[in-house]
Amino acid sequence: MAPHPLGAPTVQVTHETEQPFLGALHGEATCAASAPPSPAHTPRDCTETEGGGCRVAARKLRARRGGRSRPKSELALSKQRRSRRKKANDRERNRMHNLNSALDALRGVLPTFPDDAKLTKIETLRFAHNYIWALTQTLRLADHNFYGLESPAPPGGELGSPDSGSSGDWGSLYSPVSQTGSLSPAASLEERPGLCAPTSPTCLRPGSLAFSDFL
DNA sequence: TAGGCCATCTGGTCCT
DNA sequence: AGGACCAGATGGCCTA
Repeated sequence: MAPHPLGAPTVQVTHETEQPFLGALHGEATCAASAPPSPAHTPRDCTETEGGGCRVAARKLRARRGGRSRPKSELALSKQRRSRRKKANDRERNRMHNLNSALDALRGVLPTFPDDAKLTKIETLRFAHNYIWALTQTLRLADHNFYGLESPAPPGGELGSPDSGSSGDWGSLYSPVSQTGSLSPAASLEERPGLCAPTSPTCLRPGSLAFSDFL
């Protein structure tokens, strides 16, 4: 990979792991029949310590582990586990490669200056978000001009900005730092000299229009 | 050397 | 049962 040319942006990725509780499926954590619980996944552990919850969980656990099927030798089991793991690793690697390919494709349509500057993953996502927002604003303004309407552009008005919190789920992409306003996604890009964010009024890419040109 | 970014491995969970 | 998805852990590489 291309290392970050100018140091890392001062943003942090926070994992919002607030997944809805999906029910006691395994019962590893609080039920007797258990494998060592993963330290990473406690939120999904079984909390139904009373009633039938654990019995159901234990039954499912038994089923998952082969149930009444013919017992295999330790060697065969070990071989099978290794084989499955290896296949899973291959799939996972492939999946990540696909993800990176998509990210590269996204980088390819984003205007950066210099052209060979490579955005990091998080920068690419934030940049794309801002870029789409800027293009949307451009289209709206163009429409207003075409029909002779006045551009309302109220302060903090209906349109909002990527940083205004009106961006729905995308808001979760922003680090707490940027959400507090001290570091917008655009600003994070501007911290890297030579890299331009499309929403930056001070950034003009050769051969393209700065966002400020549309305002 | 510390810190950031990344690729990979791994185990858990959900879905088909 | 097997695949997809997810998040934590780990180690390598690079830069300030």
